[in-house]
Amino acid sequence: MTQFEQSLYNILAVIPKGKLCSYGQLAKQCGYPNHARHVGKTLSKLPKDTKLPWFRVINAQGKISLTGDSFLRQKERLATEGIEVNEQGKIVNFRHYLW
DNA sequence: GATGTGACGCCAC
DNA sequence: CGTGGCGCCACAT
Repeated sequence: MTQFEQSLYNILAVIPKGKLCSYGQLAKQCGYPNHARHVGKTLSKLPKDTKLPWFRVINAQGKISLTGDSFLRQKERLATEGIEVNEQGKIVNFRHYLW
């Protein structure tokens, strides 16, 4: 477990329900600016039964970066928190950024 | 080392 | 808006 991963999980765990944040913001919060890519890489390796709110992480364009089934799963998880996502993965009601 | 590949970001056009 | 280019970092070839 790297320091980066440790920090990432800690930050991610405190993102409140109904709030969002981008990969870049997360990396920065961890103290590792410019590591947005690594955030995605790390999240992709989380177990499917993780309790961490990985679905509250979107890209800097306010869209879901996943595709196929994963895309649909994240879309649904967000929907249950009152966050609407259109067919293109774009967040409709954009006012839930945490930072 | 060199190269290719991502759940990315930013700036220009 | 959509695209393209370049920067960035870890990891597998």
